[in-house]
Amino acid sequence: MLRHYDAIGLLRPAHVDPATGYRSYDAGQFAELNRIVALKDLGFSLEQVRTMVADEIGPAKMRALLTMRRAELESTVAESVAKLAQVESRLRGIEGDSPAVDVVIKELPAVRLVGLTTTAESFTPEDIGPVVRPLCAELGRRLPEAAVHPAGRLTCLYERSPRSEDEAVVRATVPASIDAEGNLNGLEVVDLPAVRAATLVHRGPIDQVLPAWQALARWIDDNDYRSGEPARELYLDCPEDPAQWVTELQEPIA
Amino acid sequence: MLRHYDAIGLLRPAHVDPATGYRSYDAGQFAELNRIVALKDLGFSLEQVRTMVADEIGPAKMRALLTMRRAELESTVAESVAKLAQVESRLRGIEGDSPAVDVVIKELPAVRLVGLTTTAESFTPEDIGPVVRPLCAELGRRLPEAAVHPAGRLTCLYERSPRSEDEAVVRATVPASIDAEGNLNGLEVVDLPAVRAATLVHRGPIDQVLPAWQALARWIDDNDYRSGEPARELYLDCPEDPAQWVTELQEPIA
DNA sequence: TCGGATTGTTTGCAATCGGGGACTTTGCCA
DNA sequence: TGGCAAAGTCCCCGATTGCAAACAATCCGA
Repeated sequence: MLRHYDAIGLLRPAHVDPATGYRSYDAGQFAELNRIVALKDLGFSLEQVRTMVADEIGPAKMRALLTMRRAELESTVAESVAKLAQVESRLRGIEGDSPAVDVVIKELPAVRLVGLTTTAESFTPEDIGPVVRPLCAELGRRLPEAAVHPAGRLTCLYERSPRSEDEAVVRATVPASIDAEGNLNGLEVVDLPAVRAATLVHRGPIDQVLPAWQALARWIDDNDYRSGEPARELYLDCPEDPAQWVTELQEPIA
Repeated sequence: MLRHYDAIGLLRPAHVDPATGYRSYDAGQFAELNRIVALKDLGFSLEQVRTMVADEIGPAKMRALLTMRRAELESTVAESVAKLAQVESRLRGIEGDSPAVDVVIKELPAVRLVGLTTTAESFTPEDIGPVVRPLCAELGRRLPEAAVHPAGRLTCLYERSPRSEDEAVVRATVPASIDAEGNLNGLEVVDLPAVRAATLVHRGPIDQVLPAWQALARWIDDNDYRSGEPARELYLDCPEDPAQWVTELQEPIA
């Protein structure tokens, strides 16, 4: 450790024997080393410690550094506590024999989507399914007509209707980089802001997606997040065999 | 990231173009990647993640790993909270204009000491000082007589007397590797167990050591430790000029 | 003289990130 | 359909952090 500190110029020996290269330190340097170790143990990097001990920093600067470090430590604690909640949620999952769900939190960038909107009576698959399929088909027809080039995957958006608690607003969209909002053959432009979302990959038939949505909702609840809107369904791979479909579910969280 | 995972064999692309070397992944691997990221975000190392996803681990093993991880996270949280307390203690120190104290926690190994014991009326410097000085002088005379070779620095030990709350048991000792307890010219052998101690380096005259001891006690209190016994004073450098003395104070903590 | 301490140097750890130079693909315009 | 530029990808290498361990050589005390 002392060799390392010597090498990076943090604590040079008071005396180095020119013949043998042996380092010797005097008692005053023991106090200096103690200071270095004390600061390092607070979690400061050696680089920061160097500025503190070498530049004989003033109390104002010192307070700024300590305040910064406090904020870092607070976020470290929050992060660890969140991970702890996830680990415990997973442990409960194992005890209850429910299959593990691999939820990943990601930052979704802001995106402009183009598509069609309709409503469904409720969020149950029986009401959603018959509405979404023709909507997607219609979108598939209208996109070439409007000369819109999709810049990504087919994405369905779901949110609660402002009119009724049960009713669902359903959109079938694709990402597209459209500037003007001219004649788009009846297509709407939807701008989604950048959000943090909990995501889950579902493999299997799309009509069995409900349990996955429920698992995602449970996970969000378990980990003390609150869910936002709109929820998104991305169809990543849609081969002939519906059992091979791969869908990503994304639910904004706060 | 994907290149890295390919290199370490964690997630190999489903297909690599032999001509260009371009990697391609299929939709199923997206689910696998999600699983990897989910586990990694829990804080597992990639090595651990590999055993989990590659060896298709059973629920029992999985529970063991999660439990281990939970323990790690709990100690991380405890550690961060402790550091936070230290940072805040330092911030308070700056606000109150009290000089920063560079307390370092170390593990002290078990050690065998040889020396002399006496008592003092109280822990105040007026009572301690006149007792310690002659005791150390006497030790200096008796060590050569008993043919004991010191293996370290002069160390004073202080603890409360079992007879009275105020009374202090004072020892002047040096570390020595003595096997038998034969004739040691009246010297006692004291065995100290390995302990964790809060330590502080004091620079200056030994009769001004009291504020340093008080600062150390305050630090221990501030950081939610409890102090133990015996407290130790190590004289690291004792030149002619008493103002240049360097002393390390060590107080066991729990 | 022998064993232990110390020297400088090098490598390793974890999980990427970023730069450099060489290719490949994509998109757009004519 | 050709051509060209921009963007993406390839591999390799170096940097990050704070040491610890291994290595061969030297040095010191008993």
